[in-house]
Parts: sequence; C-alpha cells; structure tokens
Amino acid sequence: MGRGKVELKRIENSSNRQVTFSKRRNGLLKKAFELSILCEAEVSLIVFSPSGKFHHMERSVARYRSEVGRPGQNDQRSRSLEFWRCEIEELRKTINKTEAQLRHFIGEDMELLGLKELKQLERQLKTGAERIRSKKKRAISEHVSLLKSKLSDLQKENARLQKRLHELPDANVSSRIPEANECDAFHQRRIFLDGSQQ
Amino acid sequence: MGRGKVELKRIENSSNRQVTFSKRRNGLLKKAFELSILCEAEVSLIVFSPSGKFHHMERSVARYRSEVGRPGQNDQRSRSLEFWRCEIEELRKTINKTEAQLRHFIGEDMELLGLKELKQLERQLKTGAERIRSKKKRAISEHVSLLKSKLSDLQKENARLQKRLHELPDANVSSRIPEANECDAFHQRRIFLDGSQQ
DNA sequence: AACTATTAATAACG
DNA sequence: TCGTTATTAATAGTT
Repeated sequence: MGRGKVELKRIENSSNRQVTFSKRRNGLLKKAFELSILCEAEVSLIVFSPSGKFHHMERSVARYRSEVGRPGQNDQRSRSLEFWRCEIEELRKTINKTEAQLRHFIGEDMELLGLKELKQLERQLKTGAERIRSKKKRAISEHVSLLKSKLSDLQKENARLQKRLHELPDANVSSRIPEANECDAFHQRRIFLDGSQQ
Repeated sequence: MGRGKVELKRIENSSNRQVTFSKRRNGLLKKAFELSILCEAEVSLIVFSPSGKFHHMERSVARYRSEVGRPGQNDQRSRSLEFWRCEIEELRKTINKTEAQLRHFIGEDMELLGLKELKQLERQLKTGAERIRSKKKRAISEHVSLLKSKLSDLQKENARLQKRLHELPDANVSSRIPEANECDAFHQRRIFLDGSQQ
C-alpha cells in the first residue's frame, strides 16, 4: 500500500527508514488497540525504535476490569502482567523523584519547597561546589604539569634538531634556515597556544 | 477496509468476533514483523485471545538472549516475561544514570569526570545556588512579613486587653499586670528570636 | 477457507 | 515534521 510495493528487507536510506518507522509504528499501535476493543483481547505491544525510544500499547484484562467494573477473573496471566506493570510503575516513580531532586539542584521546580528544604539544598550545593572546585583545581594542575613536560620535551627536541642542522654542510640545505632563536620562539609560541586552548 | 466500515466497539456476534479476531491477529502479527525487519526495530507483540490462547511476535535482543543464552527456556510464557524484565532493566539504567548525576552534584563519584564536565557542573551548581538563594530570600521575607503582621495584631489585642483591665474595678484584678511598654518589649523580643532562627 | 468489494494504510513526494 | 495522493494491503461480509 503506497506508491509501489516494498520488499521485506531493511530500508537502507536512513531518513526513509525513520519516516517509515514512525508511520508504521503508529499504524501498528492503532491496529493493536482496535483488536483489543473489537475482540476483547488482551494485547500488549512494545516497540523500541532503533534509537532506543520506547513505545507501547497495552490493554489487558486487568485494565478492562478496572474500566468496566467487572469482577476479576484471577487467572495467572493477567496477574503476572499486573505485577510487572506495578514494578514498572514503581521504577517510574523512583525516576520522577530522582529527576525532581536533580531539577532542585539546578534551581528549578522549587515552588513546593519549604524554607527547611531550601536550606538543606543550599548546604548540599555548597559542599558539592567545594568538592568540585578542588577536584577541578587538581585536574588543572595535573594538566599544566603535563603541558610543561611536553614543552620541555619539545624544547630538547628543538635543540637537538638545530644542532644537527648546524652540523650539516651548507650544500645540503636548499632554503633559508631560521636562526636558533627564531626557531625557539616559533615552537614556544605554538606550544603556548595549544596549551591555552585546552 | 472491507464491505463497509466498522465502528470501534466490541463485536457482539460471537462468531463474527472470533473470525475477526483471527484475521486481525494475523494481520497485526504480520505488520509487527514487517516493522521489525524494515526499520530494524525491536518489536514485541503479545495477544491473548478472549478464550485465553496466546499469540506473539517478537524480534529483539531479549529474544536473541533467551534463545541463545538459555536454549531450554523458549516457552511462550517466559518469553513474554522476558520483555517486561527488559523494560525494567532499561528503567533501572535510567535510575542509575540519574542518581549518578545527583551524586555528582553533591561532589561524589567524580573520579571519571573530565575538566569539561567539572566546569559544566560548577556552572550548573552556581546557577542553582543563586536561584535557591533568591528563592530562600523571598521565602524569608514573606515569613518576616507574616510575623510582623502577627506582631501588630498582638499589640492591638494587648492594648485592647489593657484598656479593659484598667476600666475594671481594682478588686477584680488578682495579680500584677505588666505595663504596656513591658508587654511590647516582651513580644518584640520573642518575635525577633523566632525570626532569627529561621 | 476462499472470494471480492471496500476501506485503510502507507510510500513517495511536496 | 506535516499534508497529500496514488497505490497497495487488509479485511468485512459473503459464498
């Protein structure tokens, strides 16, 4: 159904694949839902996109029961589905709570916080900031040491190369050779720039 | 699609319902399979017929794992449970990630962070701390206003009571009554202490 | 289960 | 992403 039939194999064009995924996923969810309504079936459809996003459609006996108010058929299937859904709900709650805390740390969603919570938050932030600052200091000083040792190595290498150049007969040198001090300055500037960018 | 459209409600005729279930279930399974191939998606479709029969279609890492890792376990029930387990695993991962971020904010678990991440973290903390400080200020000033208005009300009430006491004959007063200014000072000191503790 | 008249889904395109 | 349209695919009712 479409302008021409498609053969059943991975769609190579990534953009086409994404579009087709989106359309067919919706179609599938719709049909799954229809089946569950028309035929009173328990349907559970789970789709992970290639990029890892999660989509699902579910209409189980348990849900139907709660909607219609019909007393339960306590068969194992619906109970096990129920169990997993509960488990998942719990996990989602945990995620929401943790994410809320996270937002509090960056100063969002604070409307419901009391003075006490704000104070605690501030203290935690202060501790955190101090620890991070000291960690950063350490990281920077390590980085600087590394740069210094690189600089020193390069300077030594420079000296060695210059020495070798001076030892060569003039005939082997085709173009102008920079003087030792020019060369040094050139290398040192390069190194300095590299360092400052990191 | 068929001779006339159908409305989305339970098919009352039981035989029609069974036929439709069978047809649509096959269609759904087919489409789910196509989606998984065309778009490289992980798809799990589980259908329980009204009479309790189980049908499913899946193409996913979980299936691969359950078939390759534990060859004996490929009965239908355990496979459907496998998907829920998978979903739960994903959620747990999300929780772990969020909690790690949270620990970063309080300055723990920073061993693996680079300079860039540390800088970003510091900036976020700073912003957060500022927002929290201003929110706290607002909360405190609101609290102080509240206390002030309470103070004012109490002072008025005091004045009123004292006036009534003075109007009474001396015989009705059993103990010493504080002077108006003593009373004021007492209240103001209490309120001041309350305010400074918060 | 097979058949078809119809509706629904969707591939390609804008 | 969103809408349109030419086509194919699914399927409701029928045999």
